[in-house]
Amino acid sequence: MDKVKKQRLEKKGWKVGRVDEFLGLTPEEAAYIEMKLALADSIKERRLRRKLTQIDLARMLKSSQSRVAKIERGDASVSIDLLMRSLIVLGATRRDLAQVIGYRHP
Amino acid sequence: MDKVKKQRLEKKGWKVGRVDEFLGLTPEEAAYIEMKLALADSIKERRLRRKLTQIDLARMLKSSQSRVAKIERGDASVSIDLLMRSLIVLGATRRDLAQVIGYRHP
DNA sequence: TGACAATATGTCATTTTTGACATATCATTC
DNA sequence: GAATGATATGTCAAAAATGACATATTGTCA
Repeated sequence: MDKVKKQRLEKKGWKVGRVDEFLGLTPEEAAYIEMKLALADSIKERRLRRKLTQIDLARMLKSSQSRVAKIERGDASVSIDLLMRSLIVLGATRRDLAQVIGYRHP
Repeated sequence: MDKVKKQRLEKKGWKVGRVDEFLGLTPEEAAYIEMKLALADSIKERRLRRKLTQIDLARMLKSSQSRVAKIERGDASVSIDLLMRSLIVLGATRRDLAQVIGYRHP
């Protein structure tokens, strides 16, 4: 992983430590983070496709606009639980979830 | 869903309310719970296949035996995050996770 | 430009999840 | 049936996630 990607992650709150530690990211950690980012992207995609605002989605989730913003940016303070529930309220089926998780997004 | 299944869920800490409420479980709620149970089953399956004890897995997760027990029983106090991380440390790839999530388990 | 809608960021009190521990139950082997 | 190893249950303090709020930034359209 390059420096740019590292900074992107740090910006989002991921504690990736110093560079050497970062390079030491285990495949497990990487898989976990990448999965969350894939889920986040999918949520934004679905919301936009349905022409909903973040406030709309927040209402559907009984959450807040600010949290939806964090959800879609893949902020480290957002759990997979919330990401999954977000996709589900946006109409994603288990099959859809599997699609997002299983394959690297473009 | 039948009464037996309801009791199974309540036993695990799911607040499913009274029967009428329970029958009112939305497809979203059902999908969410079933997904967690599918993940839980898969974790146990993988652990046993590798002939690990719950204590072994707990060490791999930097967690405790009791939490692993709860993980595998699909206890409501266990997050999807922890279920996912468990599968990942057991060697599951994103593709494996997708498999588990996407299809109803036997 | 300015007004506006949408999205992003930062903070924080409350709620939920967590690891740890003690203890209980179950299964196997002697 | 005692001893042992594995798994289950209950509790709790600490940590993490959450919703809410204020405020900032970014469009975008007149």
